[in-house]
Amino acid sequence: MQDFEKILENNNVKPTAMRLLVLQFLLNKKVATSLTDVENYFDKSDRTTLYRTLKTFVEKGISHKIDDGTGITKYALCEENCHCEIDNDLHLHFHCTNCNETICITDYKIPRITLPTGYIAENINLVVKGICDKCNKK
Amino acid sequence: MQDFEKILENNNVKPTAMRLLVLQFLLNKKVATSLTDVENYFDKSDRTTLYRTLKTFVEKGISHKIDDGTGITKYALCEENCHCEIDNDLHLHFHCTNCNETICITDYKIPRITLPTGYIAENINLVVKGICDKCNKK
DNA sequence: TTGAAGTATGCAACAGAAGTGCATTATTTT
DNA sequence: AAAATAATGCACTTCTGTTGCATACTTCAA
Ligand SMILES: [Mn+2]
Ligand SMILES: [Mn+2]
Ligand SMILES: [Zn+2]
Ligand SMILES: [Zn+2]
Repeated sequence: MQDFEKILENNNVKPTAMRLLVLQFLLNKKVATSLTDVENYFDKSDRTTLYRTLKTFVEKGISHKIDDGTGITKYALCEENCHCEIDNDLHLHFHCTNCNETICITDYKIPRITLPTGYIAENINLVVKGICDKCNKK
Repeated sequence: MQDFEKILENNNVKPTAMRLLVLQFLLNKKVATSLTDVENYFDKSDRTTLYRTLKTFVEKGISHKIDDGTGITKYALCEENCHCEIDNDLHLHFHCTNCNETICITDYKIPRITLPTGYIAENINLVVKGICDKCNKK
């Protein structure tokens, strides 16, 4: 059994052909991926299936959903041992306004946020927009 | 001349009837407001006009655009002396998953963000999701 | 004062993404 | 093999954001 087949089974997702392909695609990609990205890559397959595949991945903790402020939802595989928990797993996302790519900056965790009394934080989304290192070099 | 008429003129926006009404509406609201919110309030007026009014307000620095992760763009008036600058003016936004409202937490600025070498930050969007103080009390 | 230019508004239409319903197909279980 | 369960594919809808264009309103110079 392949590595990525295990990933699915460990997360209680049945490893269908399409799911394996999508997982592999996400694994190879270094940047966050939109439904349209996936759709364009697998032009034979149906948008709804891909949509539901990504949705399942998020629900089962295989990947996380990213709102980078472009209005287009992105997806990226979770790190090893990620539970998308507010104190340990949340990382910031960088969106490059030049190459239009969105990257998980997993090495830099989100700093501790202070809130006014009475507010309870359940989730934090931090997106930095600017120029990425690749575009910066050019 | 009214206060809000001055706000418009100070920002080089001609104070038309509709713009004054929208500005007043935003001033009275304590929470971030979507185009649809405005549209529902002024049900006589046209969606496009309101859309362009809000757009103009953002372009001229009267209000700022908020992406709270709901997929619906929100708007809120800028504070006095705000220039939406990355180091001074950016504040975090809180989205309550209970009452569904988004609030500017202007008293708590966004902490300093560290990025990997080569990345240039131009803008930062920080949204905390959870339970707001009002909903917490109930 | 009048006409031209510039600006704002209103209506219609479009684009793109997200999401739903339902029939069909595939897989698993009995 | 039949029944139950789950995944897929197609069509369609909803919603937000956006643009094009014709009309109305302002401004300003001749
Ligand atoms: Mn990420
Ligand atoms: Mn704000
Ligand atoms: Zn880039
Ligand atoms: Zn609330």
